[in-house]
Amino acid sequence: MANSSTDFFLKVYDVVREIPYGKVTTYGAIAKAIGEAKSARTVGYAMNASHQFDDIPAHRVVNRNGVLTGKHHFPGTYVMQQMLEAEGIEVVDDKIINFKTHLWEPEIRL
DNA sequence: CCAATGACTACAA
DNA sequence: GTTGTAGCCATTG
Repeated sequence: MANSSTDFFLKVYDVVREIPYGKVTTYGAIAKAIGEAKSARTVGYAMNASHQFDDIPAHRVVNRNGVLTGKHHFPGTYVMQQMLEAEGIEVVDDKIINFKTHLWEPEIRL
């Protein structure tokens, strides 16, 4: 409870849950939104643990290049891509087309 | 406690 | 635009 590490995870999940349908965001944006801009890497780690939750759209989180770097952590090979395509996002070569157009930036939380 | 790992990012060449 | 290096921080061994 309220351990500093757990708190970080909860903050990440809180932001990821707010990603609107058909939109995506980056690890850095999430880290920045929770006031841990330098912990972008740890955000990805939190995503790895998000598999135990069913309300964390981790497929909407990509790196700053719009590349599905985390697709290897999904059960299937193209699961993440199919999920994005199901939301109207074009994905080619593990990369989001018009990434900037689908990009959604979370609000800064203090 | 120390070393290694990783779903990242920024900067230099 | 691509490639390499460094910084960052929570988790694991």
